[in-house]
Amino acid sequence: MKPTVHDIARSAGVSLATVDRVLNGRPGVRRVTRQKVEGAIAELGYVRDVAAANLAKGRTYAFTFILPANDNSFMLGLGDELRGAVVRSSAERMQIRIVNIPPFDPGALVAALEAEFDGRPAGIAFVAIDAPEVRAAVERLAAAGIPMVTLVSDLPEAARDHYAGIDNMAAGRTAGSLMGRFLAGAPATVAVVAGSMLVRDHRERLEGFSAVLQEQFPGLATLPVLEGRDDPVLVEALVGKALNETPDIRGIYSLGAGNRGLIQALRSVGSLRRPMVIAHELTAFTRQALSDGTIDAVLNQDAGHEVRSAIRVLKAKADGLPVIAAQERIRIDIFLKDNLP
Amino acid sequence: MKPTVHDIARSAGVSLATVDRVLNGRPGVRRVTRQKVEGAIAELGYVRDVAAANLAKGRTYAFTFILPANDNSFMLGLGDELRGAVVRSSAERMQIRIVNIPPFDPGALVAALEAEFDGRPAGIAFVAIDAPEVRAAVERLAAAGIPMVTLVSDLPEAARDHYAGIDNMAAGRTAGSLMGRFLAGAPATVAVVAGSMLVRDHRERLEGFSAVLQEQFPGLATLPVLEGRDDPVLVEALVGKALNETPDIRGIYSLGAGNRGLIQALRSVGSLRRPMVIAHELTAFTRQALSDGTIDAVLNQDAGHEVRSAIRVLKAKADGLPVIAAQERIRIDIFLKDNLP
DNA sequence: CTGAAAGCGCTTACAG
DNA sequence: CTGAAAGCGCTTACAG
Repeated sequence: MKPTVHDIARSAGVSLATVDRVLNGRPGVRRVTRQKVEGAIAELGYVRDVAAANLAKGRTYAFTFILPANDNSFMLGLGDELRGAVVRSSAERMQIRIVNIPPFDPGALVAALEAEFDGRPAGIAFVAIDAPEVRAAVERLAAAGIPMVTLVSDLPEAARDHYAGIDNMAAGRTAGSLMGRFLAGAPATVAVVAGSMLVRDHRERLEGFSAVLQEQFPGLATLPVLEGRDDPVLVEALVGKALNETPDIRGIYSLGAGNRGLIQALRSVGSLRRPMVIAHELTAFTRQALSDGTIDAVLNQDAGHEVRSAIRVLKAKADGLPVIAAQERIRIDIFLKDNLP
Repeated sequence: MKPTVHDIARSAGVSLATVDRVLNGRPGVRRVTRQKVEGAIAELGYVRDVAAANLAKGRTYAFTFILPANDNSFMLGLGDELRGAVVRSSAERMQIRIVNIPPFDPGALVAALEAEFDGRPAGIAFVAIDAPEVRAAVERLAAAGIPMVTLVSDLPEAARDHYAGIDNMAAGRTAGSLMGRFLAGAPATVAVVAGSMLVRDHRERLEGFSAVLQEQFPGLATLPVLEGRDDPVLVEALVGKALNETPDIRGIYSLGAGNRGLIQALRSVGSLRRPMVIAHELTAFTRQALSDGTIDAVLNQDAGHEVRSAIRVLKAKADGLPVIAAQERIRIDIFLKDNLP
C-alpha cells in the first residue's frame, strides 16, 4: 500500500500535525523533529495525495481570465472554450472569472491587471500586449506571488510563469516555407496582412515569414504590411484596395484575424487571378474558404487546448506542482483542405 | 456553497447512506424515497465531488496497455511516454501495467486480451490489429463490461469505447496533397513504403494518398507498395532496390515506420537525384533528416498526447464520466523544417 | 428498505 | 514546539 501521513507519523514517532507541518514547510518544528520526519518520508517513499489534501483544505481556486473583446471568430471561439471550461471546472473546485477589455489597449489591460490585487486570485491568465506599462504591472503581480499565464500572445521579458500559445516566429517561418513552395520558386509579389504591430505574436509571425522568404525564396517580394486591426471590415477594405492597385499580387499571408474580410475581398476577384493564400486560425469562415479553394492553407492554434492548458498550469502553480512541459506545448496546426478536423 | 450529500440528506429527510444509494443507482431504495432524493438533488443542483468519492472508495484504477514490441523509434517513444505517465499516474490512484507482444501478430494480441479476463482491469488500451479473431476477443471483453481504447491503430467495427489516434485516411490525403503541390503538378513517378497492409492505419493512409493523387494530380503515377514491416533494415533494402531499378522516382511517401532505413537509402543516392520525401512520425531520425533536407515533410501523431488521452478516457469510462471529445481528438501534425518543435 | 458510525488521506484550529 | 480531535465530501460495512 502507498504510505500515508499516518505511516510517517508512526515511523517518525510524531503526531499528524507535525507531519503536516514538515510536509508543507510550515514553521514551528524543531530541527531534530523535522529531520526525523523527513527521514521517514524519504524512507517510506511517501508521495502526497493532492486530491485528499485539497479536500481537507476545502480549497477552491479562484482564477481570472482577462480577454480582449475582439469581434473575430478566433477570440469569440476562445471565449466559448473558456466558458465550457468554466462549467466543467466548478466540479474541480475552480472558480474562473472572465474579464473582458477593449482590444489592443495597453491601458485597459493594465487597469484590469491592477484590479486583481484586491481579489488575490490563485492565478491570472491574460492575452498580453507588449508594452512597458503592462510589463510593469505584471512584475508587481509577480512580486505579490500571483501565478500568471500569458495566452495567445506572450510577454517574454516579464515575470509570467508560463505562456499558453504557439511559437509565432516558427508559425511565420512555416507560412513562409509553404508560400515559397506553393509558388514554386517563381518571382512574385506577396502581400502581408496583420492585425497590429503592437502585439508580439503578429510581429513575430511577420519576422519569421520575412526571414524564410529572404533566406530561401529571394524571388518573392513583399509589399508593406497592411494593418487591419483584426477587424473584418477594415481588412476587406485594405485587401480590396491592394488587389486593385497591385494586380500582380500572387500570394497573401494573413497573419492576424479578421479573415472574414479577407475572404470577402478575395471572392470579388476572379478565380483566375486568385492569389495563393495562407491564413491563421481555423474558424467557420476560413474552414469554408479552405474547402472551396479560396484559401490554400491555414495555420491554427487550438483555442481549446490553450484554455485547458492555461487552467492546468495555473492549477499546478497554485498547488506548487510541476507542469508536464511536453503536454503544455501548444502546436502549430497546419490545415489543408484534406486534413480538416 | 456547493451543496453536498449532507444537504441532500437533510433536504430529503433521509440518511447519507440512502443518498449514496440513489446517487450511485444502487438497489434497495423504495420508489418514493428515491424520488424524494432525486427531487432534492435536482432542486439543489448537486454535482458530485469525484475526488472525494474516489478517496472514500479507496479506489485505484488498474489499467493494462498492450503494445507491440516493435523496434522503431515511434513505438519506443510511445513506450517512453507511457512509462512517464505510469510514474505520474501512481499519484492519481492509477496502476498501469504494460504488456509487450510480438508485432503484427493477431494471435499474440488475442492471447494478451484473453489474459485480461482474470485480472478484471478497470480498462485496457491496445494497438489494434484488424483481424476477425481480434474483433471477437474485443467483443467478449466488452460484454464483460471492461472499457477499451484502441491506440494508434483502430478497429472500428468492434466494441471499443474510444480510439486514441489520428484519422489515417485524412493523413494519407494530406500527404497526397502536399506531394502533389510540392511536385508542382508535373508528371512523375511516386513510390510508397508501408509497414504492413494488415494494420488498418497503413491501409487507410494508402487509400487516402491514392485517392488525392487520382482526383487532383493525375500526372503522378505510383509504384506497387513496398511492405517494409516497419523494420529499418528491410525498408532500407526495399527502397535502395526501388531507387536503383526505377531511376525516375521523384517522390516517396513513407507511410509506416522504420524510416531510419529509408533515410539510409536516401543518403546513398546523390542529392541531385534525391526525390521529394514525405514520411510519418517525428523521431530523432526524421527530425535530423528534415533539418538537413533529406525529408521534406513529416506527418506526426503525438505519442504523448495519445497515451495521456487514452488514460484520461479510460479513467472517465471507469468513473462513468463523459469525455471532452474535442480535447481527445488527436491531431495530424505537419512538420516542415521550419516548425519543428 | 433505511440509518448511525467509521473511515479514505489530508489539514486545521485549539490546547498545552 | 507538539499533539488530540474534528472535519473536508463521499462510501462502506453493519445493524436494525
